Amino acid sequence: MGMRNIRKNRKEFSGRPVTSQRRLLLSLIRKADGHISAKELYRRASRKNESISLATVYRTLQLFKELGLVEERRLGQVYCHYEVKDSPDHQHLVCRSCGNVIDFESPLLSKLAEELKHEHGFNLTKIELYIEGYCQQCTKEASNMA
Amino acid sequence: MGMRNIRKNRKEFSGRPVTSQRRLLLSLIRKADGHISAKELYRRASRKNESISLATVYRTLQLFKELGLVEERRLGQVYCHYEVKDSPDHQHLVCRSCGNVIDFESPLLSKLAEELKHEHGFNLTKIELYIEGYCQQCTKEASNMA
DNA sequence: TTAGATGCAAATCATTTGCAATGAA
DNA sequence: TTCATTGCAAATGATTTGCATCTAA
Repeated sequence: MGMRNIRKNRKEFSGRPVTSQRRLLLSLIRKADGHISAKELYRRASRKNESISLATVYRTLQLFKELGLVEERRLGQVYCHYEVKDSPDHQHLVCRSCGNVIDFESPLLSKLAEELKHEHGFNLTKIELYIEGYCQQCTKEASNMA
Repeated sequence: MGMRNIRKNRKEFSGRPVTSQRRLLLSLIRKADGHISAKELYRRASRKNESISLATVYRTLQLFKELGLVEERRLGQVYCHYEVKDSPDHQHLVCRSCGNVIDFESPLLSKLAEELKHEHGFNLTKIELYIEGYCQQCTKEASNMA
C-alpha cells in the first residue's frame, strides 16, 4: 500500500522533491486566470502559507519553466507573467489605459514563423508578440470626451 | 544675423535646451548600427565626455522617446535597446547562441495589426515581435557537433 | 541519512529620482 | 535672471544568490 501515491509524487516534478510550497504554487498557477505575475502569485501563496518567501516563488517558477510546466512571458516593459504551458498558443494585448490584458490568437503568427525559417534559416524556439494600444472600451470613452 | 542658428537650435529639441550632452547622445545614436543599449551608449559617450552620467543618458533617452526621435525596444528579457525612429519598420531575431541581432521585416505583421483592429476593436500604438532561436550559422555549427 | 529545498537577508542589475550645482536662453 | 538640465548618490523594483537550517525520500 502507498505504492500508487509514491509513484505519483515521484512523477509530479520529474523526480524532484515534492514540497508543500511547490504543490501550493502549482495549484495557484493553474487556478489563475490565464497568467499571473510572480508578485501576485506570492501574495496569493502567502494567504495559505504565511512563511513562504518570494525567493521560493522565483525559484519554483524557474523550476516549472525548466520542467515545461509554465511559460514565462514579459508583458508591458517591466515584469514577467507566467502561464500554464498547455494553454493554447495565444498572444496578449495590453491596454495602455485600463491595463487589461486581452488574449487573442492568429494563424498569421505561425505563418510568420514559417517565413522566418525559410527566408533566414532561423531555428525558432520562441515567438512572442508585444502589442500596446487602447481597447475598444477605452477608445470609445476617449472619443466621447473629445 | 545668427537668426538662422537660433531657429535651428530651438527646433532641434522642440524648444528644450540644447546641451552638449544631448547633441553628443543624439549623434552617437544616429551613428550606432541600428540599435544600441543605454549602457553601450553611456560607454561611447564617456569616451567623448568623461563626466557624463548614466542618469543623463537615461533621462535623455526618455526625452528622445517623447520627442519621437528614438524608439525603445526590449530585446532579450532584460534591458532595452534604442533606435532612430525613422528607420524602416522591422523586427529583430535574437540568436540564443551567438547573441547577434538580425533585423527583418515582413508584411504579415501589418496584416496582423489590421486583423486586430477589426476583430477586437483595438486601437494599436505599438506592435513588436519578440523572437528567440538559433541563427543559420549557429544551427549549422550545432548540427556538425552532433 | 542526505541531497535538495527553504527562508532570510544581502546582492544584482537596469532604471529612476532627490537635490544642490550648473548652464542655456 | 530663471527655469531646465546635469552629476552624484541614494532609491527602486524585479529577480537572484549565499548560507545556515529544514525536509522529502
